[in-house]
Amino acid sequence: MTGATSGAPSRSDAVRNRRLLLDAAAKTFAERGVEVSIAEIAQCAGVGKGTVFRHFSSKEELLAAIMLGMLDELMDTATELLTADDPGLALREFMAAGVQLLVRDRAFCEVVGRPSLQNPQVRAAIDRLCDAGEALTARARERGVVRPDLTGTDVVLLLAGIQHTAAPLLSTEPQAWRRYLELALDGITARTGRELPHPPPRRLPLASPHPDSGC
Amino acid sequence: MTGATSGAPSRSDAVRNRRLLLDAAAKTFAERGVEVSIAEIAQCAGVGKGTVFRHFSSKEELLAAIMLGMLDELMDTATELLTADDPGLALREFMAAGVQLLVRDRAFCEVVGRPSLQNPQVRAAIDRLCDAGEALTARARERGVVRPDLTGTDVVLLLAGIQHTAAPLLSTEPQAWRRYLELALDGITARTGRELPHPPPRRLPLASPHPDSGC
DNA sequence: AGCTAAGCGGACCAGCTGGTCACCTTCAGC
DNA sequence: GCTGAAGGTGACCAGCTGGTCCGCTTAGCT
Repeated sequence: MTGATSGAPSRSDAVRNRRLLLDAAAKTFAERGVEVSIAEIAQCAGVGKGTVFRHFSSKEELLAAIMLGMLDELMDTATELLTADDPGLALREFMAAGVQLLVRDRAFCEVVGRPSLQNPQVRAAIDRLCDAGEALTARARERGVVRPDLTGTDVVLLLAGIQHTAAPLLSTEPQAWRRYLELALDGITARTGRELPHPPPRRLPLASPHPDSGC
Repeated sequence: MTGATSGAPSRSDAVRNRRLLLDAAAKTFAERGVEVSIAEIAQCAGVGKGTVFRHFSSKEELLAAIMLGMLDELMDTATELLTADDPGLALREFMAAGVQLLVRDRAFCEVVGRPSLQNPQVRAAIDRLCDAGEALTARARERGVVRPDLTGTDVVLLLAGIQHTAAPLLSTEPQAWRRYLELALDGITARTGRELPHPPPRRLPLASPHPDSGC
């Protein structure tokens, strides 16, 4: 075994380098997406490439470590909002927090949007987030502030959709996501009487085995 | 000059191979995104790799040829819908056509969503599409069937957002986009009285020069 | 049929990636 | 300060990519 997944290192220099590495990776992944090379992350952290693989056995593991941190952060927000007074406002704030996180981090968008990039831990964290989203949505539904056929999975999926809507504008209008969040909120609170045309998704599917073309 | 952009070939075998190539590329790009290799496209078409570069001077040019075809198709739909009786229904059908195109083609999503992948011709076609979207939206706005501060660029951006919302469900619920299209339609037709919180984007920005991290 | 230029194709190249490893440096306990 | 082990590192590797090139094939005119 070369790369060590084995817990936190003990030596002071190792602790420091691990911190530098996580910070550098978080920053570069956020700005450029999952495609940044390990070499670049190492350079950004001011360490050698070998050091990266000493701390994380693969690029995927490094990425997962950072994604899990962000998912946990959003999960904490959701948990806190579950005890808020106004369920409608709580749902809005959850969505705003989620979209903001997505807007700020390109790798985060790519990972949550593409099941094939998800390792089991990330996948589990996303599932937990959907559950939290469901709880928040249920409270809002009971109060009648959102349409009755809206689910938590709908809400979580919408976060990515809103981010993606505003994405092309990011460089010139970094706050444009607020416009589309509002549009989405108006959509999910609409009391049209009609049901939505497609049944709500019960669960996010696992990664499709292969998009393999039949050529 | 090796690769030839120079118009259509004259010899019958060349014409046939070009057709095979375009079909294979459209299929593989649609299924797997812009990252499919030229080698794979060539294999799928049943020709050698060199033949690809004889017909298209670069991968980007091949991709652009296909993307332009799809953009033109959507543009035709939009033009036709501009003369429809019901502007509200026309806008809905335009959006349905756009989302459907995006859902069926992964490369199309990637190209329209990321300015850095757009060559000038593709870019121009997207701009024209935004203009058509603006015309359709204007008609709907005048009839009061959509909120007064909705623009054509909003509508075009929403297409990508809706597709992205439904994307994780694609393998198990290929029609889920209809649900989120309806949600978006309810959002843009909502008569809340309030203005949306962020001013409408006037124009899609060009590719940002570099997401270059300051490391 | 014969000729010629257009077309074809796959070995090849440079450049990139994630990941490995043997050697060297440094921490920390004594 | 000595020492042993943990940590750091960059040359290196295999595998991939887009793109080139030149010898071979073939279409299509005469």
